[in-house]
Amino acid sequence: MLQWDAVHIIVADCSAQYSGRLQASLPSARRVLLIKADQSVLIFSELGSYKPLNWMAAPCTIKEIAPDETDRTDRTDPAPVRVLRVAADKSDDILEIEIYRIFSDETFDLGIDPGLSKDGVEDHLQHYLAKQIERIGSGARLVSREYPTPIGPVDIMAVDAEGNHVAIEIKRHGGIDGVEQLTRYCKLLNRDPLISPVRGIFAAQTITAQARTLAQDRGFECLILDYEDMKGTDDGSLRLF
Amino acid sequence: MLQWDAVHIIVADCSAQYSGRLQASLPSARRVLLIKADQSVLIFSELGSYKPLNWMAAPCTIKEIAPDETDRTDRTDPAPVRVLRVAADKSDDILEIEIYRIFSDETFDLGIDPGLSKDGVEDHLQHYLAKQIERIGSGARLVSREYPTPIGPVDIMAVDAEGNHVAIEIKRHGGIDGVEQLTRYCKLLNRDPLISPVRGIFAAQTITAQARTLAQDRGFECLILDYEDMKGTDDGSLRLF
DNA sequence: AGGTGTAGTTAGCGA
DNA sequence: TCGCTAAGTACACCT
Repeated sequence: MLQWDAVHIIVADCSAQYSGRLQASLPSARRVLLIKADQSVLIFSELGSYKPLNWMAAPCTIKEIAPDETDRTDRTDPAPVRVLRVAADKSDDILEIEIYRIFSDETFDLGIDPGLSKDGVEDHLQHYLAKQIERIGSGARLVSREYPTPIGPVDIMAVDAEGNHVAIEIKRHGGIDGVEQLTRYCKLLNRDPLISPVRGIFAAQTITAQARTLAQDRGFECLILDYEDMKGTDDGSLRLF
Repeated sequence: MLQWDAVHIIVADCSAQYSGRLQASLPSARRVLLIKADQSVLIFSELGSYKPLNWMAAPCTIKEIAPDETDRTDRTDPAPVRVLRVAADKSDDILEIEIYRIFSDETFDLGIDPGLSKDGVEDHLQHYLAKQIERIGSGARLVSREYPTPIGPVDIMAVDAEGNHVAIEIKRHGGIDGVEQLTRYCKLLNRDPLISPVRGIFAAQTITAQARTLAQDRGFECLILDYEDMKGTDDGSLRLF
């Protein structure tokens, strides 16, 4: 039987049906089933990337039911040897797995996992650009990172050499949505006579052509961020050509 | 050794380091390693949902290296018994896994997977609303689904009883981004004197309060779609109260 | 708990 | 291939 303080690894010929936000059916084939201690279930095959073909996320409850209690009347597969009905606790999502032949069934207690520590995403770009704010123009000064507005924080707020406010939206990869975000911020900030006029800068490691066009149409500048270059300049001494 | 026409399932104490778009380090703990035939690697623990703690997507190449050839100088863990260096083929992403103790190491040939068939997503909402276009107002007529524009297809284009064009953006769950999308379409369509003025309708099964406010501020109507009701009316005979 | 924004997003479709 | 959009997105953060 299944045991709930451990992970189960099952290799079997199986089919699966998911019913919830959508219907998804998986014909019979040889697959890897991973059943975690929280009763979440993942079904893998050689297909796809890290995403399972089908799954049920925790919190959920697994019930092993008798093979002849299944709902399916359109039976074409041979009779399953085991049937698992996995039901989500907080919705009526159901994943039903029919197992026809088991090649391996192992159980392991993995214990506590210390978890993953990440380092170096958009936050780093923001960090470096804040420290090297003259990348937006000589004489620029930093006002603040995560400058608060009623509709969310502006990534970087600065003042240029002429004393104009500059709102900077930073993305790793700049798309249209980022330009829209910057537009909302600038529109709102420009209503405030104390800081208007506000220049907008769209800064990213890469910017799509469409986003660049949209940004320029909205009167924003685009700034390509070279992560390695910024990292190399991290002592604070900005190369001024 | 590892064999590349099959899936490997390894349960082991291991640590891992990913270096690529970000750095991510995983301290030593007992985990499940799934190595697929395409050499992609997934590392699972009890943590998280269906997403692995760490992984390398195909195409990539696994190289088993001698434990003393590792780069790491800040060694605090005991010497690993095996070290796998997984390098992405098309970038310099690297996932390095150090294995300290192996509890299970199995290999299976899963064969071809017929894949998943899905049924019932946003596409279905679009399908039903197109067939039941009078849900947006009595006398409305369908122009087309996926009405093409230079900035992407409008989900549904229709004409109302007064002969005005109506652009409909459909979402399963309506958020601010959907309203922005509809805004872009309407703005562009209204530049065309042949179809201007264009009404905008934001249609979704659920709409967030913020999105509803924004939509109304932009002059759009909001339409809540009842999937079950639409499905039940699928014979084409629309209930007209 | 719900909304918003990011993701080593992934996946799918169309130009 | 590039670009855009949806995803049973997951996940973190904030209100």
